[in-house]
Amino acid sequence: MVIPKVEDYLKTIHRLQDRDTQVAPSAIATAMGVQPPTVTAMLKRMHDDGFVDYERYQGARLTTRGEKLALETLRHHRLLELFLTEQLGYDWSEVHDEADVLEHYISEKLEARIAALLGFPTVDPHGAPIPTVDLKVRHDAGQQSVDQFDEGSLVVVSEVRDNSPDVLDYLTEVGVRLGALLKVIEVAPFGMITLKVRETDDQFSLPSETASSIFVTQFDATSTSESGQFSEVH
Amino acid sequence: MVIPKVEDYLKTIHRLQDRDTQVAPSAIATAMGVQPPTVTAMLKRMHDDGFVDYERYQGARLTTRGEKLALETLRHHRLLELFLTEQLGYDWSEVHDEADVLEHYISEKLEARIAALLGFPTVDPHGAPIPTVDLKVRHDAGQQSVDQFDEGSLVVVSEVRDNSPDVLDYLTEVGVRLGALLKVIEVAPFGMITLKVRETDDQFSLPSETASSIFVTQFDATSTSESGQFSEVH
DNA sequence: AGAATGAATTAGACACGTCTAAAGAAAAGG
DNA sequence: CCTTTTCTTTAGACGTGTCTAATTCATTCT
Repeated sequence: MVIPKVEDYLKTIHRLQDRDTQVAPSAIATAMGVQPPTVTAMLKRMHDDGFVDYERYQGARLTTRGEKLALETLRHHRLLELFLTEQLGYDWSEVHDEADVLEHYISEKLEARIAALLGFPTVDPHGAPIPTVDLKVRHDAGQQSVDQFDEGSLVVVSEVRDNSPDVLDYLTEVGVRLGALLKVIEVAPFGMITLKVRETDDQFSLPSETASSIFVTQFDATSTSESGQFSEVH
Repeated sequence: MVIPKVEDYLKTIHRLQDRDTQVAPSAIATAMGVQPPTVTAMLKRMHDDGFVDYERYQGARLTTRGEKLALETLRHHRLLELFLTEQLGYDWSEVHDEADVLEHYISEKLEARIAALLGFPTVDPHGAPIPTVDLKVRHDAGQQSVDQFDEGSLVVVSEVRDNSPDVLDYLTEVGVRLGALLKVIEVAPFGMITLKVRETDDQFSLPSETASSIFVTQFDATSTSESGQFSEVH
């Protein structure tokens, strides 16, 4: 009933709840930017409202109901991000904060209109899957973060899991966008990775922390890719 | 700092504050659907925050700061209404509630993008003026509510000040939309007015309460109207 | 196992926005 | 002008969401 705040907590728990582990209150507190007692209080109420399984000192886990609301919110978020880029001229670095607010306030009707206008899209501007209207999420099984590849690998950018405008602007500047073809030049042991963008021949380095948020698939010249201009391999 | 609720109160006070009269707390309470003590408490805080002039038992009046925020919110509201009709396929009867929520949450950047996409519009889907980016409101001096006209008058619909979806749907059904040409058939003394829509020849009656929310201008065949199909007078 | 450490919870507070019940001020009516 | 009515305010409460300080629980280390 408290919609916006509860949705934020549910989104956070959903994100932290990789597989069926219990999520620690401290992790939620850090992710939400609040103090631990605030989390305890919220978990109690969300448990009373049936959004999470929670017993003291046992951490929290989404119920079916909680997961449903988390995914509904995530669908709103990603549809809005795409809407802002496609229809309002936003850059992918600008959409997160705006969508993070609006996701709580658009009606189901508006959600449906936006989805229809965009042609029932499946991925947002960062390459993340948009939950379907019945809240299924299709994970891209083939992708891995770019730091998992060997030097010399040729890869295609499929998703960037970083909301920081600065990082996204930097990536845009060096030519890293969805569908871009990258070559892994060097993977240094001290946490630095050097990449080259095929299109521009720009070469640049990233801390592996950032590289781990760039997801790619092995380049396959025979695959049906829209990046036709990259099909001649270096 | 409390943005959404304060904006709602400021919008209400702005609407009630016809000319420079003090607005009575009871009027605000009725309009906002809350109890009088709630209004007293809010007025105190809004006064402390500089949004209204308020002293006990004296009613409230917007300060320059309060009016600015009210008009900013009104601009958001009307831009959103137009955006929803123009871009998302909403009907004029559907936009009010959605805009009433979203108006509090769109950023200045999004406001600007929407305004640009719509070509810097001056009126919303109900014909109400959209405050400009520097928050000036151009009132249509020529318009009057349709119940002010004599029988036989030929008028053009310029604004409908009613948010009820039922009323708006009914008006759509009988052909009353912005720019429609109406003839005043009968003004009954017991509060009923009968109109005929020029385009469809549909004739219908309205309680004068509803008629008083339909604003029109005297039809002038020489005026630069887009309703060219109505130029042959009955 | 007992002690130290760290995480989680309880206790108590506060601002917001709302309520009901009661008291006080202003306006209207005789 | 005094009384009655109506409007407004005060008093006290509650749920939400947050905090700090203190306590309790769980875990880890010697």
